[in-house]
Amino acid sequence: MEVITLKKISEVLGLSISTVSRALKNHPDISLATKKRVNELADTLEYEPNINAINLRSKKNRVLSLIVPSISGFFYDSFISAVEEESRKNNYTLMILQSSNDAEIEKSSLHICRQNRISGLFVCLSTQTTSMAAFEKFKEADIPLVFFDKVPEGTAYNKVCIADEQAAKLAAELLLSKNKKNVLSIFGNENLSITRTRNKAYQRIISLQKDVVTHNEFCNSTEDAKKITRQYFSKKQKPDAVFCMSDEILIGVMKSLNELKVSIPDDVSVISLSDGYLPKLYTPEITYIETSGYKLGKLAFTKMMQCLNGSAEPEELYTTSPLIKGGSL
Amino acid sequence: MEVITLKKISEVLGLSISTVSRALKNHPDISLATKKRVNELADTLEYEPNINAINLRSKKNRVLSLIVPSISGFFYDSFISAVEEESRKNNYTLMILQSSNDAEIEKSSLHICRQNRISGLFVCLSTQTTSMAAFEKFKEADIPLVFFDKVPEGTAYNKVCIADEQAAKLAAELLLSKNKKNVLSIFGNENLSITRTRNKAYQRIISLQKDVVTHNEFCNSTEDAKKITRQYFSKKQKPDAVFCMSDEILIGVMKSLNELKVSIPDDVSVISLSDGYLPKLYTPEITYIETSGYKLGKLAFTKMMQCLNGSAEPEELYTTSPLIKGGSL
DNA sequence: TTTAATCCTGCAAACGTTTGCACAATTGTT
DNA sequence: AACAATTGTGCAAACGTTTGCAGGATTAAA
Repeated sequence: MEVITLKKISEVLGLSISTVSRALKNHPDISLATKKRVNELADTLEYEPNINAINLRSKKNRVLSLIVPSISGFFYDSFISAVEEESRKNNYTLMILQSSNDAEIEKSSLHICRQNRISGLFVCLSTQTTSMAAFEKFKEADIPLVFFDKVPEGTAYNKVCIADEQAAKLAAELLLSKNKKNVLSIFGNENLSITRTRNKAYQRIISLQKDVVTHNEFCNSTEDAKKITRQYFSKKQKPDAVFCMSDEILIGVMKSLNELKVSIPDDVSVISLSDGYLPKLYTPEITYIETSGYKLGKLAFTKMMQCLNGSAEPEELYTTSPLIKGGSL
Repeated sequence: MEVITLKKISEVLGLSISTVSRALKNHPDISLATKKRVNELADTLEYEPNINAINLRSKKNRVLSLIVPSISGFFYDSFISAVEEESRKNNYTLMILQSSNDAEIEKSSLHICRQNRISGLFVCLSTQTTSMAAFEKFKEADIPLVFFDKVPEGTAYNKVCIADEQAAKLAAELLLSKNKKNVLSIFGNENLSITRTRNKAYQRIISLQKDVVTHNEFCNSTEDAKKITRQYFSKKQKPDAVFCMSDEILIGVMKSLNELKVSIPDDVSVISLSDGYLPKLYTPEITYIETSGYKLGKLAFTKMMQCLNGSAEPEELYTTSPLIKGGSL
């Protein structure tokens, strides 16, 4: 199939390339009659401007990139879904790259981004990332960076985050208001800032009530969470509530509780922070504080657009996390 | 930050642009000494070739596109994950577009693909797609098309599919071998070819055993599946096994069974076709026939590469679906 | 010393757009 | 009738590569 270019159209019509170009862009210099002729021919020939030529000429590239540990998973896929939607609506192409939580792959993905001369970049840091040097290059080149979920420390970057503090606080308040006295609280990897933030906010509230016993545990996997839960529920003095910092932990907790035939909410209450998909699978549905990837994606995109249209100072933005009532509390 | 081009390097070194270009490509015409000088400068200056210029010159574009109803969900996200991995390894950029099961959006996504002059396209048809006309254009332009999951009828296209027949057959055989006599079998939307295939293969096997009662049901949502299950398990004569065609259905079935406190596997056996994530959440874990999106993604990519390297006739490929034993049967 | 072969390097065109500038043709003003 | 203003169009350069071809410099063969 022959490719249609401005040149081809100009030859057919006996016009110059520049006239055709201007006619298609509705330039005031061109007469109405000519515009009409050009547009009609372009339509029937199904002319599509060559995006590479345009990019080369304009030194721009309507491509955004998104680097994420993994596409699959409850949180990231909905985040990506939101960003894709917005990118498409705003006429940007989205390039998604997985880092597999590997600092090397992350680095080479950044290289791919530079090669592609992208216009903006969304990043969820890999758990192995230690240096921000590679990201500095983008800042120097004035390519907007928006970090999400796993974000760097400090105030040098744009970040959009789940309102970890607010969400954890809300969960703690809820547990207190329900008069729970012996709470097992399971958090993720202690080194992640997200864990620290959630843990700190949660502790501050829950420790207000002096007569509440809380057992703080940290873990690295669903399997860990499962083991911890089994341990606590094999004891004489069983917890009357379990708090889960994430979906990953919730799965492990539920596994153990079901295996031990602990009844929810009769024997124990369960509350989790979650994207929302998982809690609805259980019976009764788990009460959770929503940490929506989709919402966060929309927020991230808004920030990106601000940056692209002449940005302001780096800032840290938060989504809000509402309580979604299930039957587990 | 100044952008480095061949021209810049050539000026610094007092060489011509073409010599620099050839030196970087290790062209035999260029002397070793010159190559060394050029490469060293290019390294220190962190030269990156302008991909738009290359694409324009070569009239090629190492971009693959993937159109899918939704990024999130157990099946698609793992498919995409596999395709992204392979694309990256093979130096292709992947552009992902969501159709939201809307024929109009699908069409405009195809338009975006044409605009971007992509090299190849993976498609999972939207449920609303009626005409294949827009796809024909790609065939005419010699742009490889690989359909997956929801594929068009006929033999005109490349398709990679879950081995629906084999998987459904395997499930049926398993139920028979376990001596189940009263089986509730829930399938998805009756109009989808995937449903018809699975249903047909399943029926053929299960009907071999004359004394087995099977209740065939079709449904459109998790909610439907839940209702159907509730209905059957409110009867006197309860099924001794439930077969679920998909994750979506499994969720509904499990909801009802749990609510009715039907015990698995004591009161009833459950078997599903699944991507594998969901079955492991339940206690006991659900026995399933694996329909892996990840595997399918790898297969799709392999086919795409074949097409890109001078293709053969369109063909239909299948993954295999192994049985993964849980405790539900 | 001439001629041929070998080795390097550079010129220039091409890919498809966009856009500043020039200019021809038309119209309007004295 | 001469000149200015307006209108519509085209020329040519630029974006950053790649590559066929030509040609200069060096070395080897006659």
